[in-house]
Amino acid sequence: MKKHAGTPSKSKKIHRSAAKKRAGGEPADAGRFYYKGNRHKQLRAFVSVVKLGTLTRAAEALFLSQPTISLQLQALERELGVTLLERRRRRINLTDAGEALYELARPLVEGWDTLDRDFQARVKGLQAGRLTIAAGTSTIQYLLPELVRRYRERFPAVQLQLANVTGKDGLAMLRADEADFAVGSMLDVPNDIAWAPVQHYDPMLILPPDHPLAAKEKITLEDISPYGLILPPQRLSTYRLVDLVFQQRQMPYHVAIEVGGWDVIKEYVAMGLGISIVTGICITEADHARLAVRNMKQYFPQRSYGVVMRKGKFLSAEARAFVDLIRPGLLTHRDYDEPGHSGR
Amino acid sequence: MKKHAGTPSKSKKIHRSAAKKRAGGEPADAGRFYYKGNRHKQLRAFVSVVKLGTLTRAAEALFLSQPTISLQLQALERELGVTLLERRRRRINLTDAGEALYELARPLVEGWDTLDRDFQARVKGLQAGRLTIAAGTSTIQYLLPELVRRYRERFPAVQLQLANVTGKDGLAMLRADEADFAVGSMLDVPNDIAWAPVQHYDPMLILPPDHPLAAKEKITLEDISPYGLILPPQRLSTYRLVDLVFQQRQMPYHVAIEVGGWDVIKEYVAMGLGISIVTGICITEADHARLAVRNMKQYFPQRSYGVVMRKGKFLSAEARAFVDLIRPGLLTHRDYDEPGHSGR
DNA sequence: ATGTTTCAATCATAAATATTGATAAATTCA
DNA sequence: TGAATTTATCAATATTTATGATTGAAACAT
Repeated sequence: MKKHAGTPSKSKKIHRSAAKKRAGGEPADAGRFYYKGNRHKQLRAFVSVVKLGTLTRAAEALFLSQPTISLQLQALERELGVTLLERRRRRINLTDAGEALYELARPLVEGWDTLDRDFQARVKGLQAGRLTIAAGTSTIQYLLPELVRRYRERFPAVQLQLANVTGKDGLAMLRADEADFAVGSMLDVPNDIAWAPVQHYDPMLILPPDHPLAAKEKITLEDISPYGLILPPQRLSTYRLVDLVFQQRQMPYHVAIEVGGWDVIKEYVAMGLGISIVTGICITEADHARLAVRNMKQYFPQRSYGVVMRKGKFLSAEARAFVDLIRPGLLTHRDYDEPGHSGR
Repeated sequence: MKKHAGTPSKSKKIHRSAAKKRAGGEPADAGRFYYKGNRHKQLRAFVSVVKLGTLTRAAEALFLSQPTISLQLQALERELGVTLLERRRRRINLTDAGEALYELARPLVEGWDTLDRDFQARVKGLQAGRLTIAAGTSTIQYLLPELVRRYRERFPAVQLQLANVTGKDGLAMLRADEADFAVGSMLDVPNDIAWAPVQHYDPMLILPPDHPLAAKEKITLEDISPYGLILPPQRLSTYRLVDLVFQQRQMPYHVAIEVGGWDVIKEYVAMGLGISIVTGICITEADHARLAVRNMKQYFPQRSYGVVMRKGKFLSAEARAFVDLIRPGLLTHRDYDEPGHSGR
């Protein structure tokens, strides 16, 4: 191999490589980046060392011998001209430069590591694997079915587990690595959690079609106030939200029935047992036949549903494929469109 | 080199690599990914070929000979087990699989290509280079100064060019590659442009302190209607926005003075020549002394300011460093925080 | 302290791999 | 058809990468 970095060539190229033909075209911008050695392997070693704490363990993880890692690190430091690790004590220590490099390199290395599987997934579909998604009942019932259908169509070999959990349990599953990610609504986002809202739904007032209020076009909070509400259990966010809004407006209200499950609530409302405020997510076309529906977005905030992940967790190919169905641009990045305003 | 991929080792390892020590620990999850050959170089070749259209040109760009590229491509296709390119005619053609791979690989290859420079930038600061940002006057005057200060502090060697342009010209500069990116507000985003809003400002009504309306706490559109407005030129979005809102509400209004520059407008208002509706961006602390200010967000939409880029363009290290100042997570990705709601 | 264990660095050597020049074959263009 | 351009093939060679053996240091246990 000619040392092609820096010294394009000596002999008159037959395969006209680089050196030639740099006259009429663009201002010699190409070839700005030479690749010394194999930065790729070096950085994989580096990232692995940082993750695992010692060269020896990194070597194990990468199926290499320890001297290899040592040499790669040295080459990396030499070529970058900085010290990355303090090899003090029994555990390595990142220098500031090392910290910076790790931050830059980790996503690349990880992206690289999963590229093959990602690609096979795209081309042939995933051949095996399992995906666990944590989600609330309403999400599973109304938001996910279509996505699950498309996912199963594309990746029939993947075992799909939908864990029906409420907020707290969902977060616990994420933290315990028992779920790849969660889908749902979040009122407040903990520090270690990343939330990417995708779908937005307006709050809806539902009433029996023969209810006195159903005649009115615009229904205000005052109008609602006298009637008994059917709401989900207090621990769920919808209840808390409704309560909050009425409290803030100092409007009296009373809960006639407290019962779990949007279907049940809709059924009860249709039967004339009360009225309710639900998220737009659970209003289907069919419901308009048996229920009167009014948008309440001027009084209650929108509910946003989205993907919930543990920060820093690297998603499996299976998980990434699903997230990509939910929202194409989210993981590939390079798509800076304004989020929000998708549903509604 | 022992074929370390797949066949961990034959002899009893001294440097205890992979094979050993897989008993008590985790369930042999490590080492799921082997690296055949040098996928890295193969993919760089592939991406380059796709970009440049022929193997020969790709070889030039990478300072390699043409056979090298040919072989790398073949190895890639063989190892992935798919055909990526149709080598028909004089120009290569991507297969579907090739398309998919290109999409997955390009960000990685590009990230890789600039990693070294990015790193040097982080560690030593950028040693040279030039950065051209297109922005409107108000952006340059109110939004950018602090950012520019911080950028110059960190990267004093970079030549910073701020092109003071209005919307159309800014887009033209982006498309002509005369600007690295633009910063500003966008009402509608063309298809080839990516916009990432970062800062959001409420619309503000400004009046002279002794104006009759200044006594009122809540000021409505009706209140404003009789008074003469001072607005920026019609071609600017603020004018169009104000006009639109009054039109929609079928509210009469009249423009007393049309004049460019927020500073001038503020000055005129302070002098009692009229009232105006401006973006919150240009209201500083000092202005509260000479102007009465009212938030008009219930009538006029928020204005969002953000980073405008040409889709697909890969930013220079200089540009990335700046964007990173504007909004840390935007480019590094891996940070799925809800955008929006930052300013105000 | 002293012996043991764990870890990283060094080095010569072995092996894999990448790159190349030469050349052939195919395609496009005039 | 002939010139030009492009890709594929191949054997030879240059280069990189990985390894085993070994050493010296630090941490740990007693």
